[in-house]
Amino acid sequence: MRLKRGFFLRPAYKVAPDLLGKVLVRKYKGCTLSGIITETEAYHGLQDKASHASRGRTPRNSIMFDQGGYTYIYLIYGMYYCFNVTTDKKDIPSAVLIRAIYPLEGIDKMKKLRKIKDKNIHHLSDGPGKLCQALQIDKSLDRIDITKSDKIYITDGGVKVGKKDIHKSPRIGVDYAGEWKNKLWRFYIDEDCLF
DNA sequence: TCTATGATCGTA
DNA sequence: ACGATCATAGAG
Repeated sequence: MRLKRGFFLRPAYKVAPDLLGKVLVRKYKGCTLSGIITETEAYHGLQDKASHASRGRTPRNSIMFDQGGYTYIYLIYGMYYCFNVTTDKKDIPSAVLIRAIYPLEGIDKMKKLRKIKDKNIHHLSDGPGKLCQALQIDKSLDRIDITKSDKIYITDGGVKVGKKDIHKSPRIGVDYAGEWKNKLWRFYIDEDCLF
């Protein structure tokens, strides 16, 4: 079952751990690319110095200020995309960055899209930029309603994740965020949990 | 207009 | 540890 609007109308730090074990599905040129979400990060509120929303509304981040359940995709370091799902109610900027998935369907296609020597399945989509390459996610999928789109969506058909299986840590690559870099808003599970 | 920088990754 | 590479945001 596809996740409904209500799932996303909460703060990102509550949605992020709940997304672990869910399945991210991407339909691309007739093939299905999917994987189980294994790592997420929350970015929440105007005060969160690590969040793009911390300096207020801009053309790029404005979708974060709308109601939750939409894609927020941006280019980072001039060469990689990051894939987020917005959360919470209108006017509360909040989003979950999907940082890693465990490949499920379309693994051969993902290997081609990633075009790297390393054929190791474990390095196929274990990073925010990598999973966007593996699932052919780019700016053309920005600002899409993820509860309605046929190109990209999330289902609960993955694995059930126990609360004690969820690890928490500070977020990655946000040293500029002052005290906010200490928030335990990164959530992840071990691959053992998938079996 | 101009400039600095980044929610990263692969190679070394 | 470092360079690739460019959209975005803030300053002038």
